[in-house]
Amino acid sequence: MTTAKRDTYTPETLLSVAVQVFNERGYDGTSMEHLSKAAGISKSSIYHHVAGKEELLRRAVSRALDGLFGILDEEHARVGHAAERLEYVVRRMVEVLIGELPYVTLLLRVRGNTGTERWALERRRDFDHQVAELLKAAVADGDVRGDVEVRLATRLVFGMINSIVEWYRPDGRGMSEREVGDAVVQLVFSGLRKEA
Amino acid sequence: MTTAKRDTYTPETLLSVAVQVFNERGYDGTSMEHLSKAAGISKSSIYHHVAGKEELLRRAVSRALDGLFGILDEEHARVGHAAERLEYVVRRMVEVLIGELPYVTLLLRVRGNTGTERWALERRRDFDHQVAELLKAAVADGDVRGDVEVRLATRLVFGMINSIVEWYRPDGRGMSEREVGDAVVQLVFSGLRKEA
DNA sequence: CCTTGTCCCGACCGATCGTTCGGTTACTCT
DNA sequence: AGAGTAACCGAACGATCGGTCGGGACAAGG
Repeated sequence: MTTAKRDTYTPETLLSVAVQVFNERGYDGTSMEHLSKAAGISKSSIYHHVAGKEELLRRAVSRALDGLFGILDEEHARVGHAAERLEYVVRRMVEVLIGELPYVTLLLRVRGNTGTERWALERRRDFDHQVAELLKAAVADGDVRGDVEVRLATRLVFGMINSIVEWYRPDGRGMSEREVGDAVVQLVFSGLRKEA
Repeated sequence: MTTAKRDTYTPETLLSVAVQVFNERGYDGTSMEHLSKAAGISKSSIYHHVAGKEELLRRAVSRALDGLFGILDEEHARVGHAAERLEYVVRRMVEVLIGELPYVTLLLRVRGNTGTERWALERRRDFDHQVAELLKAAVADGDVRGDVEVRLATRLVFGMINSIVEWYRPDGRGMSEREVGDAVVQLVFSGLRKEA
């Protein structure tokens, strides 16, 4: 028992409740009243743990962004052939999306109404650009088709991967993270058509 | 001049303004005050044209759903080999997404907080299921790989196509609808890998 | 001229928004 | 037992929410 000492809320445990409600109702569609009902404490008590609604959003998207940018620091994403690094990043993105599902879900739905949201959008663009560079290098190596524009292809691949948050649910007998990762890699690199 | 007679708002012209604001700020993040500023008329005047905020949402998602379901009624989507019908539907989905971009964008962001939103989600599921059946038939014909589960593949393909609303902008020298359609069909059926 | 109906407005409604505040409970440490 | 403090609460804040209301401006038709 390293952490179990008090059965009261910490900023972290409160965050996990809040993010779940945010994802169900949308950030703007969630009131502090909704959060207090879901957490089982009064509205004013929430302010004992966090500064306000927007801090909860900031903590959540930060966690998601840290997970995604962490991929790019891993060895397999930095050394080797571009095509293999790209495949590694794609597979790891699936793992992070599923591992940090509620946080990444919230990140991907941010619209840009507040300063926090605009900051999140900017960091997302950074990440996308870095993956696009990887794809561009793979094209230059001749390992990836060049007849589809790099930015367009990147966006479509991101669209496929990011859509996981719209339907993946970790409940018991669903599909495994490995199964989804395999499917994404197969479709991204080989498509639907039957191969030899 | 078939329609030009008064330069005042109709429910349709007001809708196009409202949908644009909804997409920028999110439906829940948009107040009637925001709409009145964007439309250039007072808040109360909006109620002369439409019953309320939710009717604007209903009109918008209806238009998007009509466009999508219309695809399935077209001849090329009903007769022929399943694989070819699937490719036709994929290409037409791209056309409808781009042609009705703001309306489809709004549809794809609906969360399910109100009755109207839940109805929209249900109709979307109907559409997805019908396309999944098409994919299943193509697998049975041996034209599409069977090593990726049909429901999983359908979701990933929808994810790629639907992501178009997140980045496609029709401004002047962007890419053409045809270009995007070609790229999607190439990636969906053949993937990123270089082919012969 | 006057009516009729469309289009629009400012003022206002009760409800709810995110947040603050003063005070109470309950646990920890000595 | 008593002090200190972390956790919590109900009540209330000003602002804003979606929506209502009575009436004014204006054009068309007689």
